[in-house]
Amino acid sequence: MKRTQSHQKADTPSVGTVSGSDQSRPQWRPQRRSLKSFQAEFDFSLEAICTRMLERHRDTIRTQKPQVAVAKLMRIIQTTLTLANRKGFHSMSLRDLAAESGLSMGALYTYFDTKDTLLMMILGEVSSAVSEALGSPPGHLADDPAKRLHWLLETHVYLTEVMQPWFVFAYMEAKAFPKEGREKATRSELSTEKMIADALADGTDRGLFSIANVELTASLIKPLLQDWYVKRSKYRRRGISPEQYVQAVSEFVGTAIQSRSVPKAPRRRRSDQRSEIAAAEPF
Amino acid sequence: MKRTQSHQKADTPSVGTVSGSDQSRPQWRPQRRSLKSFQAEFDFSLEAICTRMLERHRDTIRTQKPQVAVAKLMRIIQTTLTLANRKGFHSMSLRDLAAESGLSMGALYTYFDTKDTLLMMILGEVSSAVSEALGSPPGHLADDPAKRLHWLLETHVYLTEVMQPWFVFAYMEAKAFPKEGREKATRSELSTEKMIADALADGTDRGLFSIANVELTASLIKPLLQDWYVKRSKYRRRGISPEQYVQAVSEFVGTAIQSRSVPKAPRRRRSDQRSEIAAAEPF
DNA sequence: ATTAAAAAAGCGAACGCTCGCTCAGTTTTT
DNA sequence: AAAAACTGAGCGAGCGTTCGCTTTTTTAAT
Repeated sequence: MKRTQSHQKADTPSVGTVSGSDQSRPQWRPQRRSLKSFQAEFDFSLEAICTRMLERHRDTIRTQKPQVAVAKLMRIIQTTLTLANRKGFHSMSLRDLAAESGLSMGALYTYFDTKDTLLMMILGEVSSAVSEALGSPPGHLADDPAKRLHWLLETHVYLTEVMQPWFVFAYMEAKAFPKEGREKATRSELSTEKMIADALADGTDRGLFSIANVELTASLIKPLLQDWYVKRSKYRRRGISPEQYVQAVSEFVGTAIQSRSVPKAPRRRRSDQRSEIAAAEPF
Repeated sequence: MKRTQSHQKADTPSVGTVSGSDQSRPQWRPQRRSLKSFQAEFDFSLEAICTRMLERHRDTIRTQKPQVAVAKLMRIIQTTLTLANRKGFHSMSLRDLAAESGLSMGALYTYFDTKDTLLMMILGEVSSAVSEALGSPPGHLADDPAKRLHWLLETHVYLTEVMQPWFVFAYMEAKAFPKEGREKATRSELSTEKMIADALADGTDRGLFSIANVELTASLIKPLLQDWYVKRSKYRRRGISPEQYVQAVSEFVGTAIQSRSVPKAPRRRRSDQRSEIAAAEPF
């Protein structure tokens, strides 16, 4: 798994390998996808999403020419995400939206029949993006829980990086969804957590991870992934790249769950061991 | 409203997170506060908060008799938190609030002059609760970063447990704050992160923790604390008590950051931990 | 190429409603 | 009877939504 690290010396004791077999295969390199390679794999550009959006709502969108429709949709959606993320979807009036996007009130209603419909259209793209990106992990990861977990973290970060405003929107407006949408959001969220929990459980069964409560641990990983898009500006301010964040979360999680069944360092006693706990030990 | 050093009170840790051996252990073990002991130390009941609120806004609240004012304030605030957390503060109309709280429109305006003022009053109590509870960690933790970190996690979880609707409110409505409030929220949030970072840096300096990037690690811990109140219902559904959550986060974080070059006291066997957690599940 | 009819796209004033907020009047407390 | 507390209809503003109308584009006959 991501224990071996490209730009650090190989014998760093700080990270124990997970299993003996890994140790005996020094040439193995984890395949790390970069943000770029993720973008090469999936097209989650505004234009691509709006194209899918148009297809999905051809019956309700009254504009005939696809080109025109997609172009307008892009303006509408872009503006909606900006305004809604700034002051909330409810506080964004359709007059705001019209003025900012350069369309008229009437024109807006060519694309949706209700403000709530607009909200649901956006949510729909978010949730379908999640299933597309996370839905089918590469088959060769099936037998490696650690890699699969890493792949999940990585893919989630990259996806939410590429569609950040969409995810913030879905996250913040979730409670205002017209029930159907709220359930959709809940379902989607739980399914992600389930994938994480499955990888954790699998790894625990194989003795790779040491996890007391798989479900609870999965619950702790989820907010780490959400923080990337919810607090995106904080990380931008600090100059953390998506790749770095993946690395940090991966290390953080990996160290926390790694199996300690194989001792890695001889335990030397020191005198002042009142400080033994570190937060690490169960108190 | 000062600290009462009554940690040693023999109230049973009702939740049963603690293994039986704990009670027989001498006091070198870190003192774990229970939620109950936290509540004994600070009074963050609705009534107490509304009393402070009244004092802070005596000039703008037109009701004369404190008793009456506090009682009404409690109804107003309680209802506001409920409605706002259900559908958002902006979507909650003052007519909703009046009807649900049993007051008239006019009566509401005895307590605030603007809907935004109501929002700011609530935010004010949240941020002052944060500084009261987290502002001055017990002095005897100054020399022990691990304990101090644990204390921070613990106190944060207990505080947000006791004031959960308040924190959800502040968290969700933050972006709609009238700038002054938004800055206040940001400042408060950053200061919490700073406290965590300080403990981490301290521990790293002393060789207790092994942390590549202290700031980034602190950034990863924060969302773990926020998840407790933002997704409170998820944890309730799964029967996780505040004490258990503290335990889980503490373990998770502790393992992730612990220095592996520094010897630790003998750890309990894995199976012990596992059964401890399992036994801790209330249902 | 010109042009006229038809179709599509675009527009924004107007409608009914709900909002935050006020205040003249009523009820309750002192 | 004075003071305090309380009331809810009413105000203007702004909301989501509609629709008769104008403008632009397409089509097709000349």
